[in-house]
Amino acid sequence: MMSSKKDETQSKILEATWKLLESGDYQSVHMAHIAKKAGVSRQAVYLHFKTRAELLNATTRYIDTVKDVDLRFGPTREATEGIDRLEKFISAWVDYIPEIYGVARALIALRDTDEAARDAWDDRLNSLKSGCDKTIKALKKDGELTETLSVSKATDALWALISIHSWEQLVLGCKWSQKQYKDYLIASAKKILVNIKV
Amino acid sequence: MMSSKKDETQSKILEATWKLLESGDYQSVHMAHIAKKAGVSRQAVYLHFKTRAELLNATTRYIDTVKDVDLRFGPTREATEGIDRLEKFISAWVDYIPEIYGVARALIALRDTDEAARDAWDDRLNSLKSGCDKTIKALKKDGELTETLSVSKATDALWALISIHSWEQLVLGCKWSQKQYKDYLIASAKKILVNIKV
DNA sequence: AAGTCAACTTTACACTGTGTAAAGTTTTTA
DNA sequence: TAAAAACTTTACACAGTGTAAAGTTGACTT
Repeated sequence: MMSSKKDETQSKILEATWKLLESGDYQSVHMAHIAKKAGVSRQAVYLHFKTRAELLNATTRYIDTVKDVDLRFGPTREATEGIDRLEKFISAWVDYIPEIYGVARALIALRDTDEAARDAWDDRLNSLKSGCDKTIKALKKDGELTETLSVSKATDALWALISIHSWEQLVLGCKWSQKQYKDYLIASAKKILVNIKV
Repeated sequence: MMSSKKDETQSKILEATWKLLESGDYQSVHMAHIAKKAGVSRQAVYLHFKTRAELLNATTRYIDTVKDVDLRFGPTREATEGIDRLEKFISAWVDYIPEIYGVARALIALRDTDEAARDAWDDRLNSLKSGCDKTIKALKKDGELTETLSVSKATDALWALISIHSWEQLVLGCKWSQKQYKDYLIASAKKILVNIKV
């Protein structure tokens, strides 16, 4: 095959980057370290990716492919009842966060200096927001959305509530368990978004 | 006076750092630039602040002094009734955010690449958290804290709820007005944290 | 089987930013 | 007016990004 060697090296670099990002030690995710971990020379990395920003971007795309993101949110879309859907949506998202956190963190870090990284990150945020939108609309349809918030405002509110920053602060910062965080988030989302019935 | 000159130089450095942080160009907040802006040599900066971390830390403290933070939170501390205190605390904090956002954003941006800035930022976060703690304890004292959360968990939750990231996302990102945000935050905090009475 | 080409390695360098060191100058204070 | 403190200048060590260029390897052509 024409470029099997090239593809192989590229994969090794992407895998190495992924592993380093996941390690949580963001300072260690530099070109020399990535190259070493991938078992190639530092210059080989530059042959495949012009800059560090480009490499990190490529890594997020690579991870999405490998993790098959769409598959995870299947149960969410299948839930027909509003509150059930809200719970499943939050649950799926909270489960997904730890898996992408390393990369997310790196992208957030690059966001300010690198336009490409910012676009990549904004893309992800918008896709999450459209998930929020569908969830809120399902609530609304069932007449279970609180009367104090419009669909638009409720979408924004849910989006902010489930942000990675919040997870970072409570799970990583305050040492909440994944379960504690999920339960808290679902309970809070219901209190804030769901209409109280008599 | 023994050290009037020293104090003067120190102030010039702190002012220069502040201005650079506020400029929004986080990349430009490095020692050489700060020195130039302050009109002193780069080494003079190191005479006053051992590391960049220390300087950024000192700058946030300096800003607090100039802005007279304690004064703002006076009404909060004077509120004796739990729920009243919660409202006043959130209100004072939300009013304060826009004033410090420039510096906050810079510190958050620098936090990822720079251990220096992270320490400075963590200091600020911890001081906010202790405010949350007092607020939650006042709620608890009045028997108005929800039974589903411990004091510790409720403190963490309030802290996450009022985070700058959340403000950034909703006010700057989703174009909520300052009033909308404040009202939403107070209403949500009550729903999440306050015991529902019969 | 020899040649070519792409992928990769090695070495070296330019550049930016942090922090240290030391010698020299100015300003303050005693 | 002499000592001490504050500040300047110059120079260096170190880490990380990105560039440049010459050399190596292996696979695919002809």
